[in-house]
Amino acid sequence: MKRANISNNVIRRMPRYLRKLDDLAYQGIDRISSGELGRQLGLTPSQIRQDFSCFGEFGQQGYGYNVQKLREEISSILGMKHGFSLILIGVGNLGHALVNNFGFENHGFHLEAAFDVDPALVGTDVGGVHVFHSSELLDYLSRNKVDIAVLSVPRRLANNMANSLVEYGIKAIWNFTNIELDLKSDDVLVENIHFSDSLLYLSYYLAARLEEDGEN
Amino acid sequence: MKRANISNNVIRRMPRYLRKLDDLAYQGIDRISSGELGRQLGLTPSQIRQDFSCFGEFGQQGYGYNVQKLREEISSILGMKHGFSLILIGVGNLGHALVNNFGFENHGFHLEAAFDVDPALVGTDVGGVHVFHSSELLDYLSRNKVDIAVLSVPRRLANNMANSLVEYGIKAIWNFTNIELDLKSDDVLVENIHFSDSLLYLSYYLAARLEEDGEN
DNA sequence: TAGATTGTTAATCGATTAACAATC
DNA sequence: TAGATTGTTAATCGATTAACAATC
Repeated sequence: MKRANISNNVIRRMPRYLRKLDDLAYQGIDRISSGELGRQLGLTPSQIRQDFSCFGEFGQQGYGYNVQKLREEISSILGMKHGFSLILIGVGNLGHALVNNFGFENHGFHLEAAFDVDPALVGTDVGGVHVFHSSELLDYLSRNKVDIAVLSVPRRLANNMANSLVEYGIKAIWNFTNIELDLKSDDVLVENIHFSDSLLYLSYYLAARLEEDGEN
Repeated sequence: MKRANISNNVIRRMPRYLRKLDDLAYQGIDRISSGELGRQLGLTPSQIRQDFSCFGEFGQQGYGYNVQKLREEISSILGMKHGFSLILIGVGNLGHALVNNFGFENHGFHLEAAFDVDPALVGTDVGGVHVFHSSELLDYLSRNKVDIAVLSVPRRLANNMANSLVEYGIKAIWNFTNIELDLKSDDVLVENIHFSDSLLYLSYYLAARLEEDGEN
């Protein structure tokens, strides 16, 4: 699969396409044109065709796209066929929410283990996932291949924990701690979920609307 | 404050500036140039000056920016001075995580109430926030001004709940349900936290790296 | 076949970067 | 004053949109 020089913007849209295609498949729809897809997603047909053409030719003139086939192409582009493995670091409320509600398996991932320091949690199973003591992290990682660490520890511990993970060989971190990780290594992928950035973005437009109304 | 024609990209960067400035203030740093800020954030000085100049003139030639002043300007731009009020819809693990760990007050927001249908939760306080039964929502909203509803109900309930909220007068939704809300009204602001989109974005680059390595 | 719709090339639009006069 | 750094205008770069030949 070709993956050269594809912009972030395109990659950010791919999961949205996937969700929409799942939805269409669920509705029993088996073909769709870029025009109709554009209408449903609020994008131009041009953009959609451009996006797909970064990765190959998935459609057919005069017909459009086969929903099931396109769904599989995109899921493959996004790496879902690799079945990446994850561990969860920090089993607080957010960790529990992720284990219980996110559905890693449904999204093509395998959550293999969890780590925490709380004696009430260590040794138990949470949503089918065993909770180890954080002190067993190094040992665990030396015996198991883990693709992604999900970081949901208290923020004051976040940066040290992240650097330990990197030291132990982790190459990708899904960061929920709402701080900017400062890592010693730079070949580690980090994807942040910054709740506050998201809420403030919403807040900006609320404020803008208020001030607009006030002025008129 | 001028807010005309400012691109999403700029707005998305503002909360990051704010976080960095908080950080700098915490470190006791009281002035910074666009050059240094750019180094620390991985942006060009030009971009930073362009971004700020969308909203006003916050710096001083030969000096740079006063951290505290800039921090306040940006927090005002993002609407934090309004002290927007929120209610939480759905007090599961994720809801608990938000109440207990997010720190709405620290970010300038007021979480006023929570709603759920679980009899074990209704009537209790969670992190200082009272949990009402969801059936009291309409009544509550008719008596209280609420700016934002935080939606963290199970996904099968999400769309109906969102439309009820809109019907009851809610104008902004912070959506954690990982589905695309299909709302009847179009003057409602929706900001999504799509966990799966974020994880798949990470997954893409992991896969890309694997395939690159495989080819060499 | 005629109509529909793709993939791709070219045109446009917008965002980022560079340059620099103004000035602290 | 000399050096630093802004705010802004102009230049560049990249992303989106439009157009259309190819073809199902």
